[in-house]
Amino acid sequence: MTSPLSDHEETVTRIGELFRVHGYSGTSLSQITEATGKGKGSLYHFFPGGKHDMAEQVLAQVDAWFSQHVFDVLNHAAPPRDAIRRMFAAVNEYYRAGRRVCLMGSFAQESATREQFARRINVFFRRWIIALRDMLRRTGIEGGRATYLAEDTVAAIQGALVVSQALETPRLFGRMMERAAATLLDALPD
Amino acid sequence: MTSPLSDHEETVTRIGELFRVHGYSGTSLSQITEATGKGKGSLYHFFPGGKHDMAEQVLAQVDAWFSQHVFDVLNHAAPPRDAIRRMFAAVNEYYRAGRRVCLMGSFAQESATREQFARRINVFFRRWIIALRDMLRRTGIEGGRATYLAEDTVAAIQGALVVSQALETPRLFGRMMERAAATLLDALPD
DNA sequence: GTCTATACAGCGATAGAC
DNA sequence: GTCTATCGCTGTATAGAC
Repeated sequence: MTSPLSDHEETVTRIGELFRVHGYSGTSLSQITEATGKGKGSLYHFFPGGKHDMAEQVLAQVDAWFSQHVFDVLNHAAPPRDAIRRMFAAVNEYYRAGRRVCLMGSFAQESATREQFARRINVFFRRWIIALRDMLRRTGIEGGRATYLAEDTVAAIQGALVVSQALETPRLFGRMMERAAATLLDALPD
Repeated sequence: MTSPLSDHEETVTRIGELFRVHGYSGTSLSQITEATGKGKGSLYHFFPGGKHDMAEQVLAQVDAWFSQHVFDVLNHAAPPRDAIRRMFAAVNEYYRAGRRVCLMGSFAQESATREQFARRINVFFRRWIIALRDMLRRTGIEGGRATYLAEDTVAAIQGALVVSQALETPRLFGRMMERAAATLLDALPD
């Protein structure tokens, strides 16, 4: 299912984890050299644009993971109940049951950082909502209602991450995700 | 309704706005001196603990605003429909219809920053959820259901902030808040 | 590709005059 | 209380050898 990471992908992943902990501006190149084992020479070879370039590649990697495990599943998985179940399973896996920060959401919550990566963040959430909305419409749910179900579900996931991390009650995330899944499943036509 | 801000409160507010834009670690003391008009001497006089102290006072100010305009309303406003309506009005005002970042949420989304201010962030969300839950229970809603309605509503607000800012579609926030309010009002016993 | 050395601006914080 | 000056350090980024 998951192909082994190349050395470069592994480096990008580690940089992403630093951004999750310290934020974009709070992460220093010396932390990055330490966590990746790459010297500055190597880093600037693979990321010619420096720190900004690193974040771009990190966000691209996040986007690629969600494309494969969430968006494509919504777009192609046959039975709607399966698609919903698989989306929440992927979300739960990716966010480590609420213990892992969403980089797209975290970057979006700092205006200056958001502006630097606006396109990627915008496209990520747009694709997610549209994939979910279109899947719901294919079940026969009316267009407007499908749109707001999709918007509210994605927002519920992001909000659950914020609140469960703020309260330091990791179990909370799973319970909130069960409710969000149930809301979607209840909305499906019989 | 809102008493005029003292000079110190005004300074704290301006520092908060910088944190909203640049994040905690992304905000520098030179930006703070520029935005507040106070030199470093003055700043360290009012904030002996430096930047950490500034953030503590900013978060305390946020907490005080919500205590007055949200938590107290939920705890004391007589008719439940009024309390709900006033909570969403306050939220909409405070977050400037989705254009303003939630500092508690933003800090919570960076592990290192969250750890520095964990208690305040934790207490803020806990008080909000409990005030909402208890208000719902007083209407006769069963305890467990009141708890998850409260959790989901606060998460819906935080998620709506993340998504509406990410999509740069400010109108979206208002629509999501209308739906969250409707969900709560529908849950009230007749 | 990776290393060492280095540029130089900016960081948070402090000291001491007034 | 507020100012100016300055501390020691770290920040991102670059240069050039190998």
